[in-house]
Amino acid sequence: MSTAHGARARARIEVTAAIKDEARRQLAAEGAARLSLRAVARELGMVSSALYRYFPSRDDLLTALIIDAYDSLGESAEAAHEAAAGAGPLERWITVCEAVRGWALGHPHEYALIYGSPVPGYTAPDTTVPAAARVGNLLIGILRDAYRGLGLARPALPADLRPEAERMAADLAPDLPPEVVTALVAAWAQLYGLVGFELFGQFNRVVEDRETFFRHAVRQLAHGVGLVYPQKGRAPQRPAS
Amino acid sequence: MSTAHGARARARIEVTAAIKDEARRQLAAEGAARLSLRAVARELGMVSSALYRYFPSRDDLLTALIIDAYDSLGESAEAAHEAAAGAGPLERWITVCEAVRGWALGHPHEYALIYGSPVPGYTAPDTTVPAAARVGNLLIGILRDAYRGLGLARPALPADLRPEAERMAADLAPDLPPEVVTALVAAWAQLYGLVGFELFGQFNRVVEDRETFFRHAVRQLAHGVGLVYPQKGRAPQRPAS
DNA sequence: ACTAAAGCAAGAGCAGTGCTCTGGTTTCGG
DNA sequence: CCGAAACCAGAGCACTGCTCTTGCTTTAGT
Repeated sequence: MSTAHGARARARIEVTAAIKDEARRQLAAEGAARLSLRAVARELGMVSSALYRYFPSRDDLLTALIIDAYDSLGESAEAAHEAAAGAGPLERWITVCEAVRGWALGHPHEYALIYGSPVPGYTAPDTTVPAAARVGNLLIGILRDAYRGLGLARPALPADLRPEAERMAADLAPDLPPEVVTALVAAWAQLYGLVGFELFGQFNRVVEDRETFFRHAVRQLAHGVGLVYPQKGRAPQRPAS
Repeated sequence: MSTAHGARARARIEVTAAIKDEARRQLAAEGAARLSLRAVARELGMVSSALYRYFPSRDDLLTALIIDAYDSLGESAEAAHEAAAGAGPLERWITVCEAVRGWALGHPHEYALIYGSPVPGYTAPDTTVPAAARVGNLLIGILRDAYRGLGLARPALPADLRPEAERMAADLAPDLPPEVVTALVAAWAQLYGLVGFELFGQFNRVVEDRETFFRHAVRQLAHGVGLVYPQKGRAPQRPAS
């Protein structure tokens, strides 16, 4: 409905893309805080006010970049997962986690944009939700495969957390045990803790061999959600409690 | 170096404190990005240029606030730990983690300042290191007690991570097993992943009962570093040294 | 095919920012 | 007691996000 709708419309999406491209370049080079509408316009040979015809405000531009970043990250993780399609759940889990880390190291400012401190006035609109969920869905899929096959242990779950666990499971993955979903949510947050600490410099002078460290940490994370070693379906090993 | 060195010197530290106070108020109210030197000066009844006699740049003011924030967090955690002095290591671990979360929820912008995305050009000077280490030292202390007292399980450690683990242990806690130190570093990062996700809105529409969820997650973290359930009874209180 | 509407770029301008420089005052140390 | 250092105020620079007005061009309805 929109492609051949006239030269005007085509120019609009072209200019919009050019703005986002230039903004992304500045974002990668300088960070979100130094992303300047005027500088983008200047680089594109237009005047700053003209830019407001495409993005009603700087925050809207940022929102567009946020969605793109989520999608870029999700795509990266999905590609890595695709490439490891034949492997077992544990290997795929690690692969996806490492893809997240790799993307973050390659796009630090974009990672900071989506998983760092939010800009003060700004609250992410619901538009970002589907893009943000892609990595989570990938991990859910891996656990689903493991659950359907063999060898997904049920992590411990205290009684007072059970109602919440069941609510989360119903929301996120009704076909998985609540214990697993709960552990997955925690592992998800913890994964980003690991990546964020490395990226934001908290590991400086603490962790040197970060690759190996990360690999070990996400393997432990996998254990936490019930993924056991890729042996043929060993029965659920020791429950942690 | 000199306290009674004159009225001028006293005035200086007074004004410096007033600037930091006002800046902290604005930080808490609006966030780091909206902290304005001019606004601080305006509120203090001085002119913006006068402020540069106390802080050479906005970033230096931020650095001061960062150190204060680390100290405030550390103090909070230490106070909570103190209050739970009689309890076993696992309980104290959970207490400290909950204190971190509580402080973060009470000071979201300051938390974002120290554990969120760093400001673009800015790199934290080494001055911040000791203040930043206080929570970590607390956790190390808890593990030390557990290790000296009733035993601490040794987490798994793959062979390829052993050199790095030994290096980290030598740096951070030479009296603890490398397996434990490695697991602690990971748990440390993961703790901040949990807190950050809740604080930065990533748990919106996902986790509802965050208190219970967090408590469970940090208990699992404690397991990961080798802390087992307390065999109620003697908490190893070593005589004051 | 012509006109009215809508989309567009440009420029000026507002209020705000971090930061610098200058000039005049106050305080302190030798 | 006098020079040096510290201090404050103000003007000013280069920048920011954003608005509003002014013309121009493309689109769309009759």
